[in-house]
Amino acid sequence: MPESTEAKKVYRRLQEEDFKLTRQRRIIVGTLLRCRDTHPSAEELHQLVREELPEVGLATVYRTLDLLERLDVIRGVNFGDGRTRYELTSELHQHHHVVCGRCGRIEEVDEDLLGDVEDRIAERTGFTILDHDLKLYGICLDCRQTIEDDDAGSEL
Amino acid sequence: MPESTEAKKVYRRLQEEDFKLTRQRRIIVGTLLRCRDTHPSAEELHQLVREELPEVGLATVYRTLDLLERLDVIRGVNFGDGRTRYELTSELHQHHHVVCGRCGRIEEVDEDLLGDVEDRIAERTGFTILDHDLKLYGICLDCRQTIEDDDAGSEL
DNA sequence: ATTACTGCAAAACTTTTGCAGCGGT
DNA sequence: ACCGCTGCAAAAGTTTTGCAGTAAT
Repeated sequence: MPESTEAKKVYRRLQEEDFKLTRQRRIIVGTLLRCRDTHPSAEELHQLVREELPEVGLATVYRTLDLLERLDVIRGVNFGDGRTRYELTSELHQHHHVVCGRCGRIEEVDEDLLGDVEDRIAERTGFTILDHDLKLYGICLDCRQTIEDDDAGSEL
Repeated sequence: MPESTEAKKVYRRLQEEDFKLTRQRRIIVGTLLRCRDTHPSAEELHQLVREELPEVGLATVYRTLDLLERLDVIRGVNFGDGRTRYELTSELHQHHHVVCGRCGRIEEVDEDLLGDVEDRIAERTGFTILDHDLKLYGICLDCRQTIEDDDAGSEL
């Protein structure tokens, strides 16, 4: 697996800030880039990383996630399932999350429609708004289909 | 402390659903109503409840929170500080949270401006949207004042 | 060579669970 | 009197930390 330009950008970022570029960090960054659409938790990421380098410890994954978060490469998001999940900040030009309450699938919606909402709230509260986080909860198309099929079955 | 009509409404709710109205549950409900604007965590709530009835166990608090959440009396919210905080659902006609990243203060904004955003996202993703959660992160007025004062001091 | 980084194990912290006894109904 | 609820303590799950050894610069 050749290393992407994106990975190299992160490596450079680490070195600029005088952090060492270890094998573990390279693999963790690579894995995060490869999982860009799955929002992995620390534990899930750890499993994937171990496929490539089995002796990596979970603590290293946590420490690296912490580091990458401080470098603003990734960002922790909480979907209320008891663990922090991570996404690349480069993805978030500005997007929202749509979570299916049945199967847990998370989709992203690239669109920022919240500019004027922010302005209005800033005015009303006196806060300086720096960021926002919008999650929408519902049922995805597949699950709705399944539910409807089940209903049809039980109605006979 | 006389029991509010609101508390009584919750008690009735519990009994309708065949749950027993224990002293612990009454006190927990009362405390939640009294803390409506603080978004307490289970542990914080437990401390407050113990002021009134010291032998209440933390597990009971968790179990009661769980029950009240299932009865849709309260709702867990995650502000990313590692513990679940709770708010009354009666408060959420539809509101958003504004969190100060410096002092942690949470303010609520009562206004729902997201109807058409929801519609657009439903159309685009195929999801049936049932609910949403908008958090805004920034710096509150007091903290900005403090920061500016500090800056002024260090500039001399 | 230096010293940041790692793996492991232990600790810390939030939340859940098992069980014997208590208390609403 | 029944059986749901409670307190306690133990367990479970996620994240953090201490430390001795390893590896990047």
